[in-house]
Amino acid sequence: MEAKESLKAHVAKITTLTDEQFDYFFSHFKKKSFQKGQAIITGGDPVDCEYFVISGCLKSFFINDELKMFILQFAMPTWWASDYNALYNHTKATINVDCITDAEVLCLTNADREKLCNELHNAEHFFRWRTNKGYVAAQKRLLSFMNNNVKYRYEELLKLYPELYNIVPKNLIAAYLGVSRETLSRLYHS
Amino acid sequence: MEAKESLKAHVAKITTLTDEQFDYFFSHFKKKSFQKGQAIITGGDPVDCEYFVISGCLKSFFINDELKMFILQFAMPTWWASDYNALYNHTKATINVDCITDAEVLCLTNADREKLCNELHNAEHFFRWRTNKGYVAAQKRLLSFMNNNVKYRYEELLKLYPELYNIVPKNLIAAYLGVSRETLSRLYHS
DNA sequence: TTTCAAATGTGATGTAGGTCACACAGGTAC
DNA sequence: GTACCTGTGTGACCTACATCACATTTGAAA
Repeated sequence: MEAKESLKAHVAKITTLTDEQFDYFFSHFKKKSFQKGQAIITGGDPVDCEYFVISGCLKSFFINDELKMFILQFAMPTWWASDYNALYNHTKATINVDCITDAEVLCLTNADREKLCNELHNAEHFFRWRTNKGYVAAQKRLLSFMNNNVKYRYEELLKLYPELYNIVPKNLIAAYLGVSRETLSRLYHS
Repeated sequence: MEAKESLKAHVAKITTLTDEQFDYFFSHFKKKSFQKGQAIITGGDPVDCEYFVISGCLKSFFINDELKMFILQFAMPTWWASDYNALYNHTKATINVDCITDAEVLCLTNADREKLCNELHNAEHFFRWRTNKGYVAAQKRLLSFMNNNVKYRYEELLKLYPELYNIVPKNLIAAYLGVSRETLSRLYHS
């Protein structure tokens, strides 16, 4: 089964679970399929899962009062997505997650993650490591935001994730870079 | 002993350690004192500790090619600071940490943190939780950067950390907000 | 008390990127 | 086919903030 193998390989990069342990770990995940454009987490709703991407591409984003969209993250296969603030603090979502393409994900509830972390020391280790990576990446992006202009950030993004260029429309790239689609367009024409 | 009590109270918010466990945990920390202006982590050097602040105020910051400074974080008592990217990946520091005021800190090496996480499941839980908080905060700040103007971000900062107003000079506040000190000055005069 | 450096205020001017408006191309539904 | 919607390019103009230059305040050192 493809989903199980994908998660297993992902976890194995960080920690070692026996087959029985991994089967138990995996039994807490629920596979779901979504279509292009479908919402997974909607602002204002309660959030109780995080999502491990098996196939397709998600985006997590914020919409401000003027309905302008800001993209926090694109999530490709083996990436995780959720509104972590809402998930950990049991508040309503302020972040949305939806599908840029058709997608398959594995859902893990907050309660099950905490249960797994409690029962399996290695699971806790895995999730600590994963959040570390996210934290370091978020800090890097913040620095790039302060330090670099749009052109640099655009090239940095494409160098890091070349696959995005083909999958993601330019207006979403612009929303990730925190720039207007017009300005982004003018970067590589005119 | 004040440092020990401070760390104990901090850890107790998240997890429960017996007195013996905490004593063992604490035995891996080394207390150090620094003076105002003194460097704790210097760009280019290897990084092997993270720092828990007992008293005083630190800043972690990045200096770009044009010698412009960007502040990632102010660290007040009970906050943690390091160059986490360098610390986890065993690379040279790209982030600096120094003292805005005289400061006392508890140092924990990367190796000792990993050892503690390995030996005490609760320690791993604590550090997972701590990084979660940092991750969520970094994402929030990123969103605020994309969404809000300088004036809003300045007021947001002072509302969240009013003590900074008295301790930290305005040019450092500006470096945190990612704005020139002149622009910051013009916000609340003229 | 004088001296000096760090921190701060403020004017003049430059510029990256935003906003608005409109055009056009390529799919998809009917 | 026609109609429509999403994505994209581009000109004209606007605005927030940067940069440079210089003045002023403040506080610590000598």
